[in-house]
This record gives sequence, structure tokens and C-alpha cells, in this order.
Amino acid sequence: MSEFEPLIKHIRKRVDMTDDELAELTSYFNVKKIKKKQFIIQPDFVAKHRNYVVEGAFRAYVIDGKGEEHTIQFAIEDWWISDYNSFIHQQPATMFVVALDNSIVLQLTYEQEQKLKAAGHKYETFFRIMAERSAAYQQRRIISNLTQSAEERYTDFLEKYPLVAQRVPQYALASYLGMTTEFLSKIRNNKVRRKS
Amino acid sequence: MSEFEPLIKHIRKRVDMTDDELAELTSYFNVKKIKKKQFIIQPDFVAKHRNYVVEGAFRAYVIDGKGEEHTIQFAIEDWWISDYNSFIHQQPATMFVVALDNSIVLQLTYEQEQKLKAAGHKYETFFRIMAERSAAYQQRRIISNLTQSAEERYTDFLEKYPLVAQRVPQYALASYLGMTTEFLSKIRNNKVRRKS
DNA sequence: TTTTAACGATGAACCAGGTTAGGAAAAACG
DNA sequence: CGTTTTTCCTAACCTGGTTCATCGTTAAAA
Repeated sequence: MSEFEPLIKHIRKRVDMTDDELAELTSYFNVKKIKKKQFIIQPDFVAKHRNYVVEGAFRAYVIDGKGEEHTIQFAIEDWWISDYNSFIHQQPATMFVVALDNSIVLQLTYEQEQKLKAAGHKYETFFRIMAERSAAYQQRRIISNLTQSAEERYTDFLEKYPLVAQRVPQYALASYLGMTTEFLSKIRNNKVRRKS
Repeated sequence: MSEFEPLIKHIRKRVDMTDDELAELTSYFNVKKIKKKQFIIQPDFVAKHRNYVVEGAFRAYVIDGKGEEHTIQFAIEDWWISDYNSFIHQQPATMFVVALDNSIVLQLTYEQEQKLKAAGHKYETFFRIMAERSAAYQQRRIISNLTQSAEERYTDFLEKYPLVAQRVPQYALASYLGMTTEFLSKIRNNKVRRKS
């Protein structure tokens, strides 16, 4: 079984494509092995690829003026990751994207993606759906950050993404949820003062 | 000059279309006048349209468990607004979208949008670009919420969207920026304690 | 196997921003 | 118009979450 099987299933769930179309689509991607702690995107370099995770786990984060890390996105099997803003506008990245484990990704370069989208309406549709889902996902996160307490954000994350929560270090999860590691530790150990 | 002129310019900036294509595209939209304080989207009803603002101003917000409003998005001239998640999945909305002034919008129903996307590759491309921009915009907002203080978020907003800041009530802006009106008032009057 | 570094837990002092409560002024409306 | 409602401001007090410093534990490297 090829490394492309998971991607093929992934796409089939979203758009209706023939075997030929899928074969053409996957031919635009390259398989790449990434070792744990290796960076696939760094600030000031343009994000060259969109990455589909076949195996492993990644974290995208920014560093603010005080030197603090803030996690923007995690990606495990069957997820995509990149510095999206850098990739779609082909401008220097602001994020780091690092492997949390030894991983295998399928990479699509910006140029290949342009060709693919031009090659057929259905391919364009697929990327439109990806972008729409990404926008909807991020809107849910904005709402969660605006409306929920630190504890609620944590318990919600556990419910929605139990697999991710298990695999990423706690400081990374804390920085994703917008709190300090110390506070997350207190929540996890029920040391947060509750009303009543 | 028709109400469609602004939309035509808007689209021309993003994709290359012939006059015929633009004429076909705009034929899928309907002009609608909305009075101040009128709701165009409400929770539990499916968001039927994507709305392009020709004239006026809108606010999209959610109400949390404590009854507090949180502004998700503003839209003035040349912006789009809807409950995006409700619209693309055609599921009940969670947001209110209300007119802040007497307004004119161009509405595209979900069904018309599906037909339009099916009618040509270029139309699909346009919606793909819209979704990508929306995703990139929202990611910037997430980063801003994670990395900046309340005061920084406010001054940044003023710089980036001076026209919006002028036109929306302060409580709406505060709830967009993730702070209370009272605190925003302190910031505006330089009553926030500063270090040194 | 030992050493070192990374990770997580804990507690006390502290602060950014929230709450509560009031009142003034500007819009909206009949 | 005058009246009602909405919006904005001020100020004292409060709290969820941070900061800083310390220590045990686990995992990687040598």
C-alpha cells in the first residue's frame, strides 16, 4: 500500500473524483520523511509547501516580542499544516512548523498547486472546500477564546481532540489554549479555586 | 450606475473575468435594502445568504451562556458578511447579524451559489480565494488575541480599520477585541496603569 | 549507566482586566 | 419638541490567570 492511500481517502470524503483524477492529483505531491524536532517552516523563509500528514505529528507556533511561544495549530495523521498566510501569498513566514515525532508528509509546492488548480474544476473545488473548512474551524476557535474560561477551553479541547491532547507536550497545549503551563497544570490537577 | 458596480470592481481585483462572465455572475445576486437594527441572520435559522455590503454597516455576534454578547465580525462597504459556518453547511446559525445603519446588500443564496460554482471554473476560483482570505484573516486575529494585550489590540485595530472604529458603537468594538466596554473606556482615556 | 536537559507540579505574591454601580450625555422616537 | 432609550464614562473593588522561584520526574544523549 502506498503512502498516498490516506490522502486518497481524505479527498474522496470531500469531493467526488474518479480513479484517474485521483491518480493525476497525487502525482503532484512528493513523499517526505521528517525527523522529530526538524523544522519544515521557519520565519523569514517562504512556506514552499502545503503538507499532508501521513504519519507523525507537527506543531505550528509564533514567538512574540517577549520571546513567548504561542501555538497556532497542531497536525496529526490526516491533517494539513503550513504557514497558511505565507503559503497562499508566497511571502516570508512568521511561524515555525516543527515535527513532534518522526513523521511522513505529502508535500505540494505552491507552483504544483497552481498547475493542479488550473488543470481542472474539481481540483479547484477541493481547495475551495479546504479553505472553507479552515475558515470555519478558525472561527470556532475565535468564538471559544472570546466566550470560554481557561478551564472550559481545556475540557472542550480534550473532548474534541483527545488524540491530539495525548500526543502533544503540555506546554504546547497550554500555549495553544492561551494560558500558561502553570495554570494548565493546576486545572489538570483540580487545583483551581471553584465557585461554591 | 447600478448597485452592482462595487461588486464588479471587488471581483475584478481578485480574479480576471470578462464583462460577460461578470454579467452572468451578478445575475445570481439580489439587491436588498435593510433598515437599521434589522436582523438578517438569527440563531436557529439557517443562514440563507452570503451578503455583500454596498452601503451601510453590519455586526455579527454571539451570545454566551452568561448572556454576554461577543462580536465576531463587522462589515462595512465592500465587505462580505454571514454566519459563515451556518451558510456553508446549511445548518442552524449561532450568530445574530444586525444592521448598524440603513444599508444596501447584494444577496447570494446558497442554491444560487452552488449553481454559480458549477457554471464555471472561474466562479469556483473566486469563492476559493474568498475562503482563503477569510481563513488568513481569522488566523491573524487568533495570533493577535494570543500575543497582544488589550491595549495593543485596540491600537492595532485603530490603525488597520480606522473607518470601522469610527462607525461602530464602543461596546461592539470592545466585545470584538475581547474586553469590557469599561476597560476600553479606560484605555481610550489613558487611565490604564503603565509600567514605569 | 550516568549525566543532562526537558517537562510537569506547586505555592505565594502580584497584576491585567473584570464587576458592580452610578450618573451624564447623546440618539432615537413619538 | 420633550421623553425614553442607548451609549459612554468614572471609580472602587474584585478575581482569573500570571510570574517567579523551587523541586521532583522523565526522557534523551553520551
